[in-house]
Amino acid sequence: MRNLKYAILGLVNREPKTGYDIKKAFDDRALTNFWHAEHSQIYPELAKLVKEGMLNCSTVIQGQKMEKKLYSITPAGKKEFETWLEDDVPIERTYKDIFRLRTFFSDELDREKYLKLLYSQREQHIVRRDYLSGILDTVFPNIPAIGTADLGDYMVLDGAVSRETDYVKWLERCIEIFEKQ
Amino acid sequence: MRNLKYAILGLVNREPKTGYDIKKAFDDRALTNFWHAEHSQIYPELAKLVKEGMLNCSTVIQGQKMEKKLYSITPAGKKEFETWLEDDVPIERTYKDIFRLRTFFSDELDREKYLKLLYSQREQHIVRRDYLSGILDTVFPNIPAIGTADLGDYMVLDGAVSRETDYVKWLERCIEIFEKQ
DNA sequence: GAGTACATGTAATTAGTTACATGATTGA
DNA sequence: TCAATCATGTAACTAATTACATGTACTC
Repeated sequence: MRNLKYAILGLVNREPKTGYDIKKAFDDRALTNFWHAEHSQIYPELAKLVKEGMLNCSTVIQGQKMEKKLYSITPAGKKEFETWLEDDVPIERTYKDIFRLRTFFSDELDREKYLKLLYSQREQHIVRRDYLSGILDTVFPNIPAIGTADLGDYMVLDGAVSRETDYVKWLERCIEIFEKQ
Repeated sequence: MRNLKYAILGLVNREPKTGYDIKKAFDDRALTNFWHAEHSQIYPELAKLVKEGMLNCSTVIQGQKMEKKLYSITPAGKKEFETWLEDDVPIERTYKDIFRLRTFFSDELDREKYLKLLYSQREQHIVRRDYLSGILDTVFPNIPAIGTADLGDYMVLDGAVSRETDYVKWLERCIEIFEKQ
């Protein structure tokens, strides 16, 4: 499916970037919630995309002698990216989640031990929800205009806050079941 | 992290199973929403778990001569599984989602084309939500008792319905933004 | 007899993580 | 001068998917 390919093409399409820039983008608040890659996966993919004619690479000198490679998108790369972007694909069968896997088997665990896990997970998702929600409120007090990159940013952040909020509610329903008895 | 290992140990711990049974379990309504593996991943993992002393394997004859391998958990396997089960791990940084990735880059797409995608995704998530919700209502009219495997089943199904419901709501907020202008 | 489900494997490839490895720049 | 950040790569391994490959059992 080459999803990393398209994530990279999309980022470089916004503006030319180095591998390091791309890594930073994947670590960033909005994007890291639904996509991520390590630099060890990014650098080889960049080389591959140059070889495939999707990206151009130019070397820039930073300071005295540090070379950095700035990648920009080619017309072929842009076309490839846009074709991917409008592709209507089936939703994914599985959204893997290790805590849900534990929950599925939770009958094998003492009530107290499982409750401890539930509270810990809840706390962590609350922290993330509040963190993301804070960004949403401060960075985007208003909904950005259609056609801006900010709107994409806004929508995925809104989705992430919503997802975390729902996750916390689900955990609280689980907690309620175990606290009641 | 060997998550597949623990998913298999958990399933076999419930009762002895063949590789085929495990594959079916991964395809089933509740489990497939948050975990999945193909048989090409399952069979080698089963062999590995036998070698590691986590599972026992016995050959059973079905019909005239068809051999099937029935796996059961060893005491060591049970201990390993239970240790994993009570492990309090950090929540995952990234829940990968290709549609959210497309949304992040949606400024590069015509309003009509992106709206088409939004409606398609919405329809698909509604179908899944209603499917899962139907199972929840018919199979679990009441919340199962604590300590039963049914309760784990119920909780993850409830979580899946909730997740799909939230996803639909998020898509509808995105649609509203694009329909308004 | 035909089709579907049961049953088990391997091969080849792609995707992703962790570890190894190196060096320059910037700001306190 | 020290630490954090910038910057780029490879190696080894683990995880996952798709394709190849084969044969039996059951039900209509």
